[in-house]
Amino acid sequence: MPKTNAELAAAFEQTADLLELQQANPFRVRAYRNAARLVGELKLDLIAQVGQGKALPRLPGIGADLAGKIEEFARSGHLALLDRLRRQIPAGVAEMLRLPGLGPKRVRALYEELHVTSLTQLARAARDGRIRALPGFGARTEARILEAIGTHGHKAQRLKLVNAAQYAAGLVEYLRQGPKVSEVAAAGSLRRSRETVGDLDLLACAPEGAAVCEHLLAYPEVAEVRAAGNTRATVVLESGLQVDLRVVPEPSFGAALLYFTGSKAHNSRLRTLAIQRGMKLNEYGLFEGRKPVAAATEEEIYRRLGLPWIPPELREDRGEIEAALKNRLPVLIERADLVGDLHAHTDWSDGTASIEAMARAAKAHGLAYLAISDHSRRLTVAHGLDPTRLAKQCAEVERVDGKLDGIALLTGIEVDVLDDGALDLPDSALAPLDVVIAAVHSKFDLSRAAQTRRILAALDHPKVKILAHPVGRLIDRREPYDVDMLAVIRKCKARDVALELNAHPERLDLTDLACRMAKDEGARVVVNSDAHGGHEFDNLDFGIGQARRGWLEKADVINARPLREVRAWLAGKETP
DNA sequence: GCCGTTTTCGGCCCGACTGTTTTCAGTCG
Repeated sequence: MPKTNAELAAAFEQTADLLELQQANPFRVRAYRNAARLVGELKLDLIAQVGQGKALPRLPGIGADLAGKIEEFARSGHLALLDRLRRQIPAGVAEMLRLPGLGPKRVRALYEELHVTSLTQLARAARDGRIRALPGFGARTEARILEAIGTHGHKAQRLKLVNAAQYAAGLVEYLRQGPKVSEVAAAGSLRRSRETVGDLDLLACAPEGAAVCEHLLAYPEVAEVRAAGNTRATVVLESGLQVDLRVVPEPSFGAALLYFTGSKAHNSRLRTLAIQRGMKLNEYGLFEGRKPVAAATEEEIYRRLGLPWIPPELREDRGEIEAALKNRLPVLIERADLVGDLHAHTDWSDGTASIEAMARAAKAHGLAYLAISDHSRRLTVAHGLDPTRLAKQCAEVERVDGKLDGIALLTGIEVDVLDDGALDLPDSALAPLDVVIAAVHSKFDLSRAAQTRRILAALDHPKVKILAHPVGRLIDRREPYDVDMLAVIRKCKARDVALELNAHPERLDLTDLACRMAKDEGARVVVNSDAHGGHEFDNLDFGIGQARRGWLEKADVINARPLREVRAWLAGKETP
């Protein structure tokens, strides 16, 4: 069975865990972790590359040794080093590392002193009071371990971005009322517009940190206090969401915002860059010796490091620092660049609003054109359209279009892709439409080869101009289907079909990495709301966040273009 | 284990909080 980049990444990650337990050189451990991250995010299929006998490209952080391990894994499906480590350390020991509060040192002590090799044994040792007897451990630690085992496995998942944003809005508002607070900002993965958020990172400016931390502890939804000091506090809300607050004096706001926005990998690169330039970067500022040279704004700090300001969505150490050094950062698309939406539903299928209501809502959201694209007949649960109803709907769309000013309507359909890649409606029904969107809503579990074949076949239909939600995942609810994304993107490029970036907060599909892949391959993207009601045009904000994470610029996005150009593209006449 | 316009050897990001200490290690972000 051929392996994948993801499995290789997992093998490297596990190697790092086990090496750490053996107290190996921490920088060696870090090399494996960095490699795991790199491999996991790489679009190039390393396993296939080796399988085809091609040389590996030069990858940052991968030297001769790790390159050899990549080849070993690709050829044999194993890492001899990892196999050996697994024989030396029982699997349950590494699992203990997942418990909060337990790091490599303590796990090692538990294993060596108490011979604990599983969570079950660990719980027993805690209940017997044997853990507190170990040096460096106490009754508190013992109790926390027991509690952590109890909640292990059913702890809070990462929140969808839209929900995290809601929690953050309430907290930011509350913290603004705190003692002498001059500014509050949400940082962390929320500010980077990650599709899910693990915990909320909030930043406040105030002269007295301790008072603001206490103010947070008094927030009505606080269920547990994890830590509280003079400059930071960590609490858990009733919902299970962890909130980290950091309070800094005003002159350090930029440095703190930079630090607290992350990502950790991005920060780490910046600090290394600072050292190379004879400076030191921390959350209080950029320093030459003890003298602060920049602190108040992010722009200032980046500038003193020789970089243009880098938008938060790019701060993942995925090449943005190299691009910034060469002054080749993308000029990211913004919400204001979107002038239309090519995917929305109405009460003709599973939407909640009429054609006219949707049109008015789109206009109110600043859009100049909207494609009405309800489901096709195969999706019976959604009351999908057959050719007769579709024709009637088109007439109604045209009638409403004639009646409204300031918004142009296009006729369209989100047509199901059948099992064999054919479309759910006959060509005669599709021919008169402005926009045909192909969508997979069934048979999610086909093999990679079969699913890819099916989608490529649909993309060959001459009327198809958009591929809806290309990987079909629902965040936290349904895995993406297994498909050769690169092949799909290349087909889209060849046939001038746009890949949809579906802005629904549960989809955000394309993923950021797939988005970037599409851009690199020169394929077009369309950021669609997939709105099922008038308020859902708000979701375009999340779509834009994801597009920015995927390095998209205005020119990459079809609905950032005026209707005239979009019509030419839909008609198959090439646009610049 | 990686890497190089102060280096092919000797570095490798930085600070806060907790719990265990009685000056600090471990963990976390």
